[in-house]
Amino acid sequence: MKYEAVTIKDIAKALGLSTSTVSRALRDSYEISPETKKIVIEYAQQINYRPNPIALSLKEKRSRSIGIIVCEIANSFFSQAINGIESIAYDKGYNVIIAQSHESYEREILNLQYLASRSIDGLLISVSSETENLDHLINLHKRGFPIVFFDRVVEDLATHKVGVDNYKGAYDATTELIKNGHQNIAMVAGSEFLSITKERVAGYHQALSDHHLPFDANQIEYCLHGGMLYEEVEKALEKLLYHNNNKPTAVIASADKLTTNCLRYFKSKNLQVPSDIAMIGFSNLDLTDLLSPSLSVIRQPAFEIGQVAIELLIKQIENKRPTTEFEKIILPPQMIIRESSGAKKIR
Amino acid sequence: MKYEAVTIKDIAKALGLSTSTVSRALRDSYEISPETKKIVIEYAQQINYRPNPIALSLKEKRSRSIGIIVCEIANSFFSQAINGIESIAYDKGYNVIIAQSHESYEREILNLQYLASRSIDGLLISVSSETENLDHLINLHKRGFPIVFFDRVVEDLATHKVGVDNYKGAYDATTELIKNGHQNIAMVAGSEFLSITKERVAGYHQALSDHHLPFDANQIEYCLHGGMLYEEVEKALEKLLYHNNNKPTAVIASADKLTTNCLRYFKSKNLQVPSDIAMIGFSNLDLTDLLSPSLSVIRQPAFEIGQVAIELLIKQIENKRPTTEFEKIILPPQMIIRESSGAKKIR
DNA sequence: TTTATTTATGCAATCGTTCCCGGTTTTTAG
DNA sequence: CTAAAAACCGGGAACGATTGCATAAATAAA
Repeated sequence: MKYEAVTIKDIAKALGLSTSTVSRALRDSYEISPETKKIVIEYAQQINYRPNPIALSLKEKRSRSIGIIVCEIANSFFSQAINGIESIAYDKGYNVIIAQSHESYEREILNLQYLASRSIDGLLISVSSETENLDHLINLHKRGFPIVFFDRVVEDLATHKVGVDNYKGAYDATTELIKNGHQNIAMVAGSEFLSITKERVAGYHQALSDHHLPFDANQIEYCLHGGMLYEEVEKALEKLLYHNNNKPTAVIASADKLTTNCLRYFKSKNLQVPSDIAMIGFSNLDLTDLLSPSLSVIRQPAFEIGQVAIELLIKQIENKRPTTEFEKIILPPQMIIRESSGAKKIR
Repeated sequence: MKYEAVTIKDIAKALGLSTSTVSRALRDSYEISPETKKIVIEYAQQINYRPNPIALSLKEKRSRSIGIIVCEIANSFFSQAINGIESIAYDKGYNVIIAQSHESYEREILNLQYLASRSIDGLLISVSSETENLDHLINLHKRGFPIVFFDRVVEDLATHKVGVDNYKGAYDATTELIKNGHQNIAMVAGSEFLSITKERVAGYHQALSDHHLPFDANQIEYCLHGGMLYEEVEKALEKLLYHNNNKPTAVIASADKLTTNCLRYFKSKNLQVPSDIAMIGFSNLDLTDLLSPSLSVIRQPAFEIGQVAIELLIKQIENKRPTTEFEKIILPPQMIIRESSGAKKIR
């Protein structure tokens, strides 16, 4: 189906003017007489003229669209972050093209190629949990292509980065569990490749140490797919709970999907939370208050992260000179204490 | 920042050929000798040439991007549907531009204008709950612009439509509650403007009638914002439970957000589900099994709806002749019976 | 009256790609 | 050996909009 739009030529022809005159009249140039302007603008309005953004893009060598790569949009953290991104992008006349990696390195590369071929002006990315090699991003970055990392940032690349204080989030969560009497606290962590995982593990570690509790590497299980697969989480918990010398009384889940899959496992094993096993999870679901027991969570300011990230990106895109100073913005996480992190069973 | 891409001209200049020859060589035209082709293609590969989609769009008068308007992407049904849309769109070389109406008629119109100005080739839309007047869509449609409705379809427009059998979903839910001994069943419905609401109410109505139960209009409360605002749901439930001659023992919530906000209300009032009040909700959350009691739901095949919708849209876009025959595809909902829809309290 | 200046408009190039229309050379057929 | 037919390649217009430059007319200054 053809959907013919009216162009500046149509206006020019209808009014017996040249296209340049029409163009200038519409852009309110001083070179055009008020009368001509009036005629052109009124006629344009009448036939509902809209400038063709594609023609403009070709001329200006920019598409006014930016790419987003996340693992999954059906994930509360990312959908909230995208909300934040969108809210700003629309205001500034950019549109966003969203691509999902589904936590696969291969698909991340495919997405990147696709987005690049769609001539985006910049990229917002939260890398997949499988991503270890960064050549695909480094290549673009070296050629001056604007990239901003959010949430899952990457240290080896000098770009803007926006994230949350993962160390503090995990530290606070661990401390809370310790305060409630837990001495054996396990962690179900995300992919080892991700810096956020490392930071969360470090926070957990430090909290234990600050409270004079021993750190046991066997109390941590990493999940490469970040909890996308239930089996992965199941395996991790089996190991932590049943193939472990000191069985934990509390668990920290370090990502949204990990959190829900931990709960799913506990339910399947008929383990009571928090009496059999207490837990705090990183989660941005807005349903955690409805669970029984209600879930204690570390919540990330997803919407704000998205907003800050897109603002940095647009600033960089619209900068005349190449950006040399990059910012790293760390937002505070929020701890919401509910029932699930309570005291352990009294024997 | 400038990010200079290599063009067909660069290749032509480097190889001492004309742009037309290079273009043809790359498109494997019969007019070009195998040797020339080989040289061009190899050189193009070497310098990593990518055709500029914007220039192509300008030439071909199509952008290979389609618009999506939904109320909210942070809604499991819609994020799953978008997943389905994306999975197909990417394969066929289209990208999607997502806009959110946040259930506001005004924003829906703004979004539409924005998308239209970004020269999309077609539109996938699930109208906002406030949308009563359809002029903005009718205008586009009359000019031959491809539009496909999904989920929240609109009857007064002859286009492709993809949705779920809402009537059956509500009928089944109601029947299940009746079978469990409930005689007073209320419904917390979405916006009265939406056809899906009407269909769900009709299914509910018919199920009552088929089981010789009286229909009482006071047992239905409509929520204009589809549950986006907690207060709206709170008010509806107050009315149903405390300002009603025959207090219901069960509730059907007819949308995702309504379902969760009903649960939130019951929790705040310390009402036990299902003993004080039973419930079944329309929901696509993949967490409903974890609630206590686990939630009985009517689940929509969101991913498939998205897939079917985008396939119809692309078919229409790529059709040479204007489409005259429009399809209406109705997928079956899935009822998952868990604990929340159980029997009422025995006095 | 003549020249300089302002005012208003048109021409043409540009962005990257495709494709119609020629043109030249080589091959094939008669 | 000549004419027709392939085979191969380049020039240039087109897509829609912007913009530097040229140009024309009208006005102001000398």
